[in-house]
Amino acid sequence: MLRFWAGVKKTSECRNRGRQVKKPKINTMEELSSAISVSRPTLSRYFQDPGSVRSSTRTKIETALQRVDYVPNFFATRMNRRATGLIGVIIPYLNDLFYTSLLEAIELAAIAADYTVITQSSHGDAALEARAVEKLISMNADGVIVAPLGASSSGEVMDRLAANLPLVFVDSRPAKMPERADFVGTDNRQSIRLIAEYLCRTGSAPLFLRMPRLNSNSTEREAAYVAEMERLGHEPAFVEAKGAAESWDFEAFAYKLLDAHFSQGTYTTATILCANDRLAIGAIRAANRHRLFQPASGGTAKFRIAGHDDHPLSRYMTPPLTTVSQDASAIANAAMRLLMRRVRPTGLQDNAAVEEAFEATLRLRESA
Amino acid sequence: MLRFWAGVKKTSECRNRGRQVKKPKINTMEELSSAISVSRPTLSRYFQDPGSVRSSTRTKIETALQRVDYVPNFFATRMNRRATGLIGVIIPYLNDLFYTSLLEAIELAAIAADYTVITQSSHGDAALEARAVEKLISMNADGVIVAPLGASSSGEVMDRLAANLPLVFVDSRPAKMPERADFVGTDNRQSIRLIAEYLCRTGSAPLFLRMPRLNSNSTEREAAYVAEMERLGHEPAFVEAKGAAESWDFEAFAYKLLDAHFSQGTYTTATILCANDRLAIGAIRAANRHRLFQPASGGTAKFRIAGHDDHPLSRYMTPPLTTVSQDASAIANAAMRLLMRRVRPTGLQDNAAVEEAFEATLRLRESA
DNA sequence: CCTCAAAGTTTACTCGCGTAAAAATGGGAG
DNA sequence: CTCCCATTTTTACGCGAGTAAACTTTGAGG
Repeated sequence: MLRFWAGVKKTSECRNRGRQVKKPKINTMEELSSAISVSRPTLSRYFQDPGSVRSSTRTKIETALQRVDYVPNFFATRMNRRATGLIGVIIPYLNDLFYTSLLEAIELAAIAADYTVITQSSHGDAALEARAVEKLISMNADGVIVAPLGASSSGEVMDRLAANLPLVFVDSRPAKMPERADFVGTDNRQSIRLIAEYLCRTGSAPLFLRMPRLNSNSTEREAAYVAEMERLGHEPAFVEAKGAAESWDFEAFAYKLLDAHFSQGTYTTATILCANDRLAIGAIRAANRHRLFQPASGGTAKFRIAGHDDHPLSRYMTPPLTTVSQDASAIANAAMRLLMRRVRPTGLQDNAAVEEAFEATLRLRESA
Repeated sequence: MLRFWAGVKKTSECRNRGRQVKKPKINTMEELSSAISVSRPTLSRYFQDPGSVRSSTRTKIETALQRVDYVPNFFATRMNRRATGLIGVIIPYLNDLFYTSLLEAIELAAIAADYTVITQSSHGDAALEARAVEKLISMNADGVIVAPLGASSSGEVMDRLAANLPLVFVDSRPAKMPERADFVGTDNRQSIRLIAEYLCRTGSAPLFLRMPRLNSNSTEREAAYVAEMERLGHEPAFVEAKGAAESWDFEAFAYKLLDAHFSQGTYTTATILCANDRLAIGAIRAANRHRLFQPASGGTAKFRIAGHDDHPLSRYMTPPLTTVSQDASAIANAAMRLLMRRVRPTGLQDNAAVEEAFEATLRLRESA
């Protein structure tokens, strides 16, 4: 599959592939060495740390580099080092601004720490997630940050990953938490309590709209909702969702479900707490289609919706979504910090698994 | 920076890092070879194509692989091959569902073609974009797909990239198009004509809300708007945007700008065509804040908004956004196809640069 | 049981660079 | 103008595989 040009010799000329380059192309450090008369070991040291060579030779090298086209081969340089300088990141789904926010924060932290991030998306498929794991193991990454698919993730796959590389889970826990793997996410108990308590205090007790996939956030938030309702002396209640198709298209899931309910006149004056903002976005659309946010006649509307996450577009909904904000940046930084801890072990090897949960903050807007 | 554990020898034991693994860890193909008594060259061929060895030895290898923990080293395998099997992708910004849609389509196409995708985000910063280019060159990727930042991209950087690797631009053109680089995107002339003609036919002629960054889409769509207005005999007009902060936070840009205008009573009964859907999302929020979509008294509302791209969340806006849909999947597949063409050159070397523009389709919803 | 071709094994070299050790160089302090 | 230490150069080997060539084994057909 990867074998093209079967009979072509791999000469320097061939590598240029006939392109016109202004600067002469140099392919190896050996060639560079003889071209600018600096020994290869010295060049090697220069590229790893320009400060490790005398300033006179440094300028000698650098002026030469401006006249030729040379970049050290990424693979060859990493192969022989103790650390590859790679951080693998696996996220379940690309078209989700919460995950991309997390990913962006991780990338910025990695860039600051001089690491290269290798991002792999599971595309909502456990097989692709397993494939991504294999790839990162084969690349011998220094560490891996995984936002797991959840229930559909294979426990064996994550065990294998944890056995081979330092591993930190973010956002949600895998079906079975491997030993020696850390976790950092949001304190769902606290975040749900925050929003549920607010909703109960300012209006009718909320119904809960669950997430399709039963990952750890789904079950944790549901449990937190039940606990908080009972604490406040209300009966927990869930939006009926029998036979609903479960996919990563959360907005469509919530929209279809609630549109059907509203068409039958159910939940039209309810308060609905959605397990995440993407659900809430679909729910808001359904509610607006049935004009539920518009007060019947002069009075204030009774219908309310709240979310969870503070998705980047939540504030642009109509009405703007009241929600609780996850601190994606804090989660990302904590994940990087925990990874660093395992990558370069301190004297006292405290390899015990760590769990960090960040508190969410209330974002009061107009939807509730 | 990458040198930890300075004095630790790199033994097999060390690599396991003291983790408990059920299966014995095997680090090299050499070890595997002697462990299961199959020669290393045969193993090498097996891992590149399991079908290339006799079925009896294949099962022999595969049963052995289930008893040990071994994965071929990614870097070592690629180093000596003619092709690395890597496709680099650079996108300007992660928190944008249009780009993630594109990225997802590219990844799925790459997976189908058995390539590994290396994704790099520019994070809206030309320096980071240049850094990403260097990284992909150093990894000797088989090809690169770039959605450029636009005006702030350095021409030299892209020239360097095009000189070193097969290159296809998607979505928008760089400030200066390098030779021998292909382009695939949407036919802005056609897409803008489609939506503008529709708007003129069904109501007042649209004002145009430009994108902050002046990448090629910005200028092309603006020009297309002007051309279409003139063709239809209308005066082109733009939403005033003096002194507006230019960033990748399109929704905030549009929201602030239009909220200010609406507060002054301008544009309150206009038709606004936004250069992309993210702008439209911010614009809709501003319009709703001023209740512009609600008819004054019994009559139908005159205010209208339209977008461009068919962002995944456009249909969930209130009102749902009327827009034109870019075919992200078609663009991604075309980009992969053009790349393949250069990766494995056909007999007749038609290296001429290609430009492909896909037509957009109208998505009529309720906002216009 | 023999024959031939397909498949596997041996052996050896390559890729591009990290790295260690010994020898050579070079520049500043005295 | 020496002496010495910091750098650099030489030399050589290793990383984990790809790959080529020559030789040996295997297995189906006659």
